[in-house]
Amino acid sequence: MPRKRATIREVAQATGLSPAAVSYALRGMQVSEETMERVRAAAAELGYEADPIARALASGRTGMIGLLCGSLEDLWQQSLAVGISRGLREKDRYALILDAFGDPARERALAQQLRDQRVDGLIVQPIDPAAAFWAELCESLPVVAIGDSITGTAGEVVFDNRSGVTLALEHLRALGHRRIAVLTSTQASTPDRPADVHVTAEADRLGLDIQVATAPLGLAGATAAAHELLSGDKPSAVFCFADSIAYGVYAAAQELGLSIPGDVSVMGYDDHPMSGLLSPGLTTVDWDIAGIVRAAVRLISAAADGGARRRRVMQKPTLRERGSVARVTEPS
Amino acid sequence: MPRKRATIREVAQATGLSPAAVSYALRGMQVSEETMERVRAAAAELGYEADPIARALASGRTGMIGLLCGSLEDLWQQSLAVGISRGLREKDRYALILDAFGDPARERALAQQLRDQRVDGLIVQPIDPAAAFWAELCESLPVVAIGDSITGTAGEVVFDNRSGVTLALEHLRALGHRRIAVLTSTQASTPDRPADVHVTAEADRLGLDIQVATAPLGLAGATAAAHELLSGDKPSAVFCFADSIAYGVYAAAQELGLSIPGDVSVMGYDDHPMSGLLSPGLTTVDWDIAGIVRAAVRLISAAADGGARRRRVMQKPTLRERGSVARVTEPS
DNA sequence: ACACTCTTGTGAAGCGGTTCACTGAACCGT
DNA sequence: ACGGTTCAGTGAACCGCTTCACAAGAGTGT
Repeated sequence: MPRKRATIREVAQATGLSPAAVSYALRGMQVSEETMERVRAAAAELGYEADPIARALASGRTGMIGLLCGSLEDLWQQSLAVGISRGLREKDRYALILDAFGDPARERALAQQLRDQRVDGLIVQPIDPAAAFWAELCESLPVVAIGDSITGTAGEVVFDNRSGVTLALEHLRALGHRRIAVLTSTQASTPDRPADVHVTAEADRLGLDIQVATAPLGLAGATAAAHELLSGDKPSAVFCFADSIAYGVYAAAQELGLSIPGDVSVMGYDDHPMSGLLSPGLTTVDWDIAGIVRAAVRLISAAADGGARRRRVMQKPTLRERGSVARVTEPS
Repeated sequence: MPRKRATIREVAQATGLSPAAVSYALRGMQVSEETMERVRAAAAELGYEADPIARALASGRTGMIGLLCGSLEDLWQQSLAVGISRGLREKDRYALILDAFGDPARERALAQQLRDQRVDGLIVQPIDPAAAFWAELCESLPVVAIGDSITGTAGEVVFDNRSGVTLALEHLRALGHRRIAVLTSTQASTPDRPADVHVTAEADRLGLDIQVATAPLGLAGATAAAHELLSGDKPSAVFCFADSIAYGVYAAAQELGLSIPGDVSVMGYDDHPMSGLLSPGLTTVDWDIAGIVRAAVRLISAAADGGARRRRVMQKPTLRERGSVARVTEPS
């Protein structure tokens, strides 16, 4: 059995100081340079390291940042989570990653559990940004929202979805598409997600014939939804609200023997690393995931460290044209 | 400002019991049915929920399972992490996911940090399964290893890499390949990873001409490595030690204008969901990720709950043939 | 020499639970 | 009626660290 870990009292004893002094010394406050050195030496000697749990209980701070994802089925959200986790590590913080499975009720429950865990801050990709509990939550800990805006957050990285949707739909329109299916994820149990609203507005403006369908989470779900969509009287293009969903369309097209973009054009929304590898490459709206990660990490770190300035970073999309959208020859 | 959370003492006061009794009651021990009900009611009334941090300090248990990944750059490991995280949630546990970035030193540091965090158990995909610190760690908390075997673990889900390698190399050989490049990840800072050893052994047995190269982590790294590999006197096939790496080969082939499998055959090792979507589909060795997730979650739950039986689950691979390996016509 | 502030360091009270050792009452067979 | 078990519940000591209020000594200006 490995020797029990050293406690702060043992270090105190070893240096002839009080535990309080040791506690201060190790955090570089209130003590002379000289004792600081002495304490450090003794701590190293004993292999002492402060117990994070006890520290958390006493100080109310944990060094952890909660990361609440809408659904990790989505590959892009996976990338985001990995990136954020990594970014936080560089700031000496852990990420506690939780997955709401696209379920708003679960999102609420998990958010509250994270608060109880005393995370120092919360990064969230809200499924239901309009839900009431966010306001309450924001009062008890710094929250950074990614994607959609939540009132009361300590910071936000919002996507200019209006521009993103415009970019996508104008591109499709420019190439002659008029009848377009929009495939969004079922995670919109909240039917009026801001992004979805933009779709109908823009479609109206551009005179497009839009048909919105939702796909269950995950590749299999997206494939099934796409299969159904493409089996009937199919549109000339499918605009997917996540590259992950577009992958499902590729799979369905394969099953049905349809060629992309010959028989149907596909447009994504994310730019996941894999999108460039498909053939044809997926034309998509690029949200600069690295920039989002950086911004989110910066915002939450600042907020958790007490820097209270409430900031909002607006993320602008760009069109990443590959080969999955073709020009329509005869009007559909 | 939201009212401070109720503490156990308030519940005690409300019910006229001692804090100890409340503590017992809420965990369903040592008290009569009747008081249990009373306590539950009062707790609900006050919105009381035990503080996880205080609980952890007092009891030494947190409900968290650490998940230490070799490198989350690898998409397959991402899937694994998400799956495990989800599986643990179903058992009322959190996963604390950490990423060693393919660095053995970091792996050691993180493992120790997780122990300090008082995780109830640790699931690890070891980068360096032979490292000495594992033994010590295994004594202070239950560890489940995935992939390679570690001595002293509470459970293991090991991959029969010998079979996996055999499957892959025999397949390539059967189709006429003799000169084969093996692309492994740089995460093998420990040069003699078990899996790598099998490669040379099997190559010998099958009379293959093997050339081993390592790729840096991530798609970009793999692409660069593959680019170099395919620029010179190229082999007839590339066997990648992860589907992620194979994706890099696809990218490099695209850059170089090489066709797969016309100019070069590619073989993966994982079966990531995206592998079926590429064209041609990636022929790979399938490790049944769902099964691995189930096994790992089962093992760690059992171990963390005190079920001390040390079990070892051997994962068998199957060949998933798609279209990225062609028959060689003239001997290379 | 005086009142004053600054710097270092101390003691003790928490943080919010869990758990161990123990007590009184009820129940048992005889 | 009596020792011996159970059962339900209590008190107090932790778990290991932080932090508040305060004290002793050193330094300062007049």
